[in-house]
Amino acid sequence: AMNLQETLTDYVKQAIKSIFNVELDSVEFQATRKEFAGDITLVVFPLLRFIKGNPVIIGEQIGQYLQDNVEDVIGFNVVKGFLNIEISNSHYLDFFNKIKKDTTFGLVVPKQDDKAVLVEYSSPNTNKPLHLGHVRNNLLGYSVSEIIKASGKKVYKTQIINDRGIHICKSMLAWEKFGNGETPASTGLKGDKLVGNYYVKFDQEYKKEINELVASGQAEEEAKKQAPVIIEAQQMLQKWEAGDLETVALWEKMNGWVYEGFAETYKNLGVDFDKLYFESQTYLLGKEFVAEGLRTGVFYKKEDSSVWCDLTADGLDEKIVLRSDGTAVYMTQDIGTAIQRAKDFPDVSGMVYTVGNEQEYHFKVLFLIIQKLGFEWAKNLYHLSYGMVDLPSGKMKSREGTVVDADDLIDEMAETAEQISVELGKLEGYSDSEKKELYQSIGLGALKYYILKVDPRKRILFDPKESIDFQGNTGPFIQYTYARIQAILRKAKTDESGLFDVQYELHEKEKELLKQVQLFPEVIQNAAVNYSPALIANYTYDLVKEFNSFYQNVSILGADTEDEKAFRIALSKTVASIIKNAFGLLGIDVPERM
RNA sequence: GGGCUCGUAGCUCAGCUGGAUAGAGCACCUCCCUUCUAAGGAGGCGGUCACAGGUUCGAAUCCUGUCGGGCUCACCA
Repeated sequence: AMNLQETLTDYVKQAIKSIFNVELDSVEFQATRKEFAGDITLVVFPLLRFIKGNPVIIGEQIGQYLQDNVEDVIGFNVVKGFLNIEISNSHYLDFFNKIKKDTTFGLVVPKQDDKAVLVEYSSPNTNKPLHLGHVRNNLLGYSVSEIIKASGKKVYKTQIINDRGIHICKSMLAWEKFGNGETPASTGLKGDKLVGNYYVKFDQEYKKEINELVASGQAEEEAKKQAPVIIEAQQMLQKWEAGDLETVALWEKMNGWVYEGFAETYKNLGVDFDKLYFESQTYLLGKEFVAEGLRTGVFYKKEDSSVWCDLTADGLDEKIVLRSDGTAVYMTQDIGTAIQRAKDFPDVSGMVYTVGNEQEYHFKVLFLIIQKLGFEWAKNLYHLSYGMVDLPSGKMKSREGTVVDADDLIDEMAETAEQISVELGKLEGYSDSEKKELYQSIGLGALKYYILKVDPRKRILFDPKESIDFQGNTGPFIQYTYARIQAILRKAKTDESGLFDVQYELHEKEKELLKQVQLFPEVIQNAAVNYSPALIANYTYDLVKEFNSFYQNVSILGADTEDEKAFRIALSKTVASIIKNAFGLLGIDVPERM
């Protein structure tokens, strides 16, 4: 079905052909600004390139043609070079009658045999708990996945867990050496927290040893290399790589604790994954392809037998893909992981990597290398790069204790939501567990919306002292509007299932709302193309503002006629449905009451 | 130094492929709860869109340069 703009485009082209005998490829429309009469505006200026004359007169001529030939065009006016076109109420009513029963309006269901997109996000290290930076990553990755899905593509959500390496060995060593057999069960701590504590413990002991060595006259650089704990940690890594049973068992045990902790955080955040990849299982794969690339001449070997890829012809540098001792680097593993994924999911035609912007160069190189290796899906790799989350004091640093922990943050948000709710006192009759759930979804709503409404590329300044707002352009404000509509629907007795007659006289605010509603499918497509949850968030806010303005000016349940009442209830219902779906794409719950 | 990126109201941010008098929220000031949930609504205050050039009917948006912030150019991940 053609939408209004497409229909008008055809007619405008037709008008220009018949009046000026000129054929155009495209014409430009925009929404009419509120201070002018009309609903959609044709910008005449670009036409002057092809048609000589006064823009006002050209506008008048085209406007007249449209009014004479297009049923839905009931009037027009020209201001400077802008042809404002008035659209009939019946057009909006027809549209509304078509979509009012459709609770999935705007969402496109992927076809069974369509190509899929793989989205990677989260991808943490296993030596410490998730923090605010991971929260942004998770929210972005999850939301973008949902948006792409809603735009009509199949999506696989994955992550690559960095489960091996010196970092986890540090925690393991500290647990063995400085602990007394503590477990999550014995301490009541979340597994990732416990392991994280030992990582900190390691760092403390390491620093102590360095200081001692420096005090005894050693240079600091040398002391960092010679401190006994770091040497022990390195030995542990070697034992792990050699497959030492005891070391591997400890590694499995402690990583297991971490995964349990992560699972809880993911559950609280409301994110999920279709398949997990572990670096320990894929890092060897990359080596095969490095060998393959060496054979085909994509890579070359230096004298010290390290392997490189020369990207100078592409304006980049040389990049190492295998160490001189034959061990894998970060790049090696990422090559292997990508290829493994393409094997696991043969229907995947593109991959999205949700990773911070400090790794832009890495991904530029990775994508180029995969292309050179000759994989056809390599041209559809995309680095969804986002800015850091900074504190007023600067970067988050675990050593300085300025890291904002994900679990703590979620809890604090829920507490704030509770405080505000209790003050407002609207939750009589709710059980404690229902209330708790509600505070959680409001608190998370505030947090998620706060993070997702800003352009991913921009860095976010987060001040823990200033709590995230619950008023204005926020998640709770939009949730609240949804809850209010639900209250109206609960009280409404009118049956609004019938079709609305074209004679129905649309209130100005109702028309504005319908225009906003009409945009939803386009916004989803746009957000999918731009990987931008912010577009969904800001659209939803505009819709809600429009609804609130409507709601304040007209009575819904106290409408003059049954017809009017039914229409307004149906419109409210549609707005609520869009809020729910839009927030679903952002991973935010909408409570029935708050 | 090279590359990428950001700079819009006191603060946090919108502003789609160039379009009309640059928009919201917070904060501050006025009003509106006997009315479907006031986490709301109506209005006021607040701007040299970092700066300077250029492209054109028209620039916050595109190009060049300057200044300022961030990231990055590892046999770390």
